[in-house]
Amino acid sequence: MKFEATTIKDIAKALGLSTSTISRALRDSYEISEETKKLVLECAEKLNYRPNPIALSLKERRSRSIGVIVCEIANNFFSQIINGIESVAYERGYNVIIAQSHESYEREIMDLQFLASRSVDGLLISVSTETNDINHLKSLHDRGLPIVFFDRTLEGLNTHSVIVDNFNGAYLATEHLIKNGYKNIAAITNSEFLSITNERLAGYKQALIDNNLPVKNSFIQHCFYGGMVFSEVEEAVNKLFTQKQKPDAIFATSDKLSSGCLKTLNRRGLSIPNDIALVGFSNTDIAELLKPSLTVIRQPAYEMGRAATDLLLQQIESKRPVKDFEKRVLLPELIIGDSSSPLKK
Amino acid sequence: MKFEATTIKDIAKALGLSTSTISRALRDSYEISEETKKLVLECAEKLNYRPNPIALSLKERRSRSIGVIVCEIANNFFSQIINGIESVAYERGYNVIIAQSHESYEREIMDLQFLASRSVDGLLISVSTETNDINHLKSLHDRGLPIVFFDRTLEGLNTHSVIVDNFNGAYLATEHLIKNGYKNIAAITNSEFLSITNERLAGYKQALIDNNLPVKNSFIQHCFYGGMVFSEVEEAVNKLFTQKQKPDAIFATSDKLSSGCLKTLNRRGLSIPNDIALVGFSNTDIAELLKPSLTVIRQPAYEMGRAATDLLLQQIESKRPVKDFEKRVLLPELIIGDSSSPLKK
DNA sequence: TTTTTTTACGCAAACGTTACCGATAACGAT
DNA sequence: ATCGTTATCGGTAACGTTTGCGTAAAAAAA
Repeated sequence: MKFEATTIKDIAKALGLSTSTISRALRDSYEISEETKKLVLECAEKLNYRPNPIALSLKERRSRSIGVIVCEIANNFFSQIINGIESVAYERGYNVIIAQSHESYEREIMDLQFLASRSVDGLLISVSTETNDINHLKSLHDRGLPIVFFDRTLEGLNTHSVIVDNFNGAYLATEHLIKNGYKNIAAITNSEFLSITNERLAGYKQALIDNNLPVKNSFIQHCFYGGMVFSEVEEAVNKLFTQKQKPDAIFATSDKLSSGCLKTLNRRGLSIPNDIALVGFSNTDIAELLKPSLTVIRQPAYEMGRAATDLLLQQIESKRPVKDFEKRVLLPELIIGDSSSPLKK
Repeated sequence: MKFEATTIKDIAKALGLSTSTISRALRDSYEISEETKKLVLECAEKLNYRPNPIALSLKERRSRSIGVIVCEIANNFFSQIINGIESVAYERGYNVIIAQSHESYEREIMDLQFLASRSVDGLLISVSTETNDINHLKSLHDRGLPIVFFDRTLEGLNTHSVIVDNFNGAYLATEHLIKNGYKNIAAITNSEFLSITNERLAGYKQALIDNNLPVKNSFIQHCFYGGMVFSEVEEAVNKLFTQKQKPDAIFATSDKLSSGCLKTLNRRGLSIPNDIALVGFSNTDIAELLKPSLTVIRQPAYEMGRAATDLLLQQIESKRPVKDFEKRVLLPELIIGDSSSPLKK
């Protein structure tokens, strides 16, 4: 089952020239006569010559491919990011090799080894929920592998990163609820390991404080796997409702958590927003079609993918070692639906 | 910005042996003494040796990577498929390189060239909506590149393919509507070029015929870009409602068309299913949270990705040319929601 | 002891490409 | 006629790895 491509040698043989001449002719070198060039070009065309990228990679010691590690491909937010990544990579002639961590630290390490062993020129990573150290990344990074974080970052590594203004997004969401009359706003959020969790919680808390509302820890529920297991969300909601003071609104800090909350609340027969309001981080394109239409904080996922890839390729192609690392912050957007309509007394 | 990995030469130099000895020792060859092997293994471990996959690829003339072409990554159905593809590829040590056609024939050709020039060992493809010939695939296929079609197939190429039973899915959907009392069932569907379109339409028509209902061409609306542009869907719905006999139900044959229809109907202020019922092909995981909860035909996308990859790798790794090609057909599932509740007189 | 076999390793070519270093010829200048 | 230029091309090493062939030394057989 092989697939014999024509090589530079075939052209050389066909024309009775040497391989070096062919190589130079194809690269339009000044030391090759115009006639020879034309001859070579024609022959290459005829034999349908395509340079072998693997041989080039071996020679140039670069693969022109970048690795991407995300927790899950089949997730609106991440697939939109990958779309952005692919678009930039395609424009610049790079491969995108994708691996999933499934929110597992162990799997993330294996992905990393796999991608490194495939000699990618650089890495884009949004760490798993279980990841709380940088040891696995550090060794590769120290040996010169360019790495760019997106969405979820880690401290301690000198790299570019692209995130959304999570603080601001959460602040917007919480403030919106407060302005609409809600006073007992609970938060259902991800693992406390994740950078995004703390940034979003900080925004949530600040909005409460700025509006003279108390921050209650019992109103903050963490879902370690971010709603990947539905029961997790169900439990979190249950815990909120078994308290003396029940919340009148929920702020869910991720896509899966938002839909999980909605499902749980629907199943409990609660009317949204009459019984309880809901605002969530979400990148689904059908938020407005939900029952009720969901107020969401939407992240510029596509742009995030583009920005991260741009930074990575910039670093890969830079002649001299990059010393100044950039933290690019994108702005999320509040899209108002019916799930957070003004509270009726 | 390079990244100096240790090679077999470094080990050879460190141990005062030849590269061939190292190579053989690492591959546990019988012609290397146990002591030397141990020495080499230890040294390799110490220097953190990893075989260079590019050099191997050049030697073995295989890249251990497969190409995937889909129209759009950021689409539930396709991202679930890619999830399946990645899972099998990862298990078997292959890279997955992804390219998007954005439903453009021209772009599909460029993707194809790109992937071929990156010397993938095989190709998984779901053709674009604009694609209605196999010329671009044929030359590669003839030169020995294994290709497996999934979801959307083309005639004329001797390959494996994995599809869902589109006829059956559409039949189920239509029959379900008929059983619930609907008699004027319209279909909003994709480009007539696509295999899935015709298969699904055939199922729709057969269900009508089997239940003694007329098949009306005016009730069949094609959306060339499958709902990628919203206005397309809006127009299609408009056309249905400007007819003398208006439909009492709509069958939408894709994910984007379903949500597009729902959006259009909502905007028109129509009540579903009272004014008009809706059933759609969709792989969203929040169909039950929609307003109203959507009756859908769900395709086993993850399994489709797995099956297609399995067939492809099987062919890639086969010693002798594969002659028997398989058409694997997976079964879709009808998930009943409120958007098609029994018609009240 | 001599011959044969076995063991254990090195040499060099090959995969496809590029780039350094020469080589050859034509040509004008000296 | 000799030399230096210039133009145009070839030889070969190198990227990292595997592998067929060769061979020295050691072991076994004669």
